[in-house]
Amino acid sequence: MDPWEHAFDHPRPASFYARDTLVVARDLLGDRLVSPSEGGWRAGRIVETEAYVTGDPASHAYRGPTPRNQSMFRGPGTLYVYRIHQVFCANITTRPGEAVLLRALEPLTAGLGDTRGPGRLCREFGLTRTDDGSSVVTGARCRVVPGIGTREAVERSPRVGIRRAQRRLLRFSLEGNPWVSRPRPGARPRSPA
DNA sequence: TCATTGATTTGCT
DNA sequence: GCAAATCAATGAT
Repeated sequence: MDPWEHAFDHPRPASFYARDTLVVARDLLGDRLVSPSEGGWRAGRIVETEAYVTGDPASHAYRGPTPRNQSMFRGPGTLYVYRIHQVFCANITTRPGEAVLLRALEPLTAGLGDTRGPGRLCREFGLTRTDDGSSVVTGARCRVVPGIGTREAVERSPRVGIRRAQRRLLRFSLEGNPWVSRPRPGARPRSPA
């Protein structure tokens, strides 16, 4: 049996997502996003996430349910896909009104393009508005399966690109992983000599 | 109905 | 380093 097919059939259960959002964001690191496609399986290792929680001014759900964010109020493991500028971003709903943004993957299958950054990640996995509301537990588009464990340390930092609540450390990434979308804020660019 | 804004990416300076 | 691209959700009028 194809190992990716086997993985796809053994996803994280809904109970995995029905926990504290910060814990889910952290625990998703090292897990794998797996998706069937015409050209074969697409899979990547999750290396960077962000948490969006209740009472968080940077969250799309801050002002309560709207037509756009309704997926954040559905069950745990629901995909919330929205458009920003000209790209899409994908989140996984945890508790009602809270979600984890998938920011970067380390490619695990051949043929995958650049998956550093939420927009590129969605592009490479073909995630668009039509995938909003689907499930990463039982859905056919993509699922999250457990990783094999991580040696890398988990690093917390401010979230990227937001205007409000910039001081909260709700971004989680695998320290030193080259597929993380941006270096830690405050880190010096390496000087040549 | 109108104006503003953004959980991004890209390209140019 | 900075601004443009580009569009729909959102809030104000």
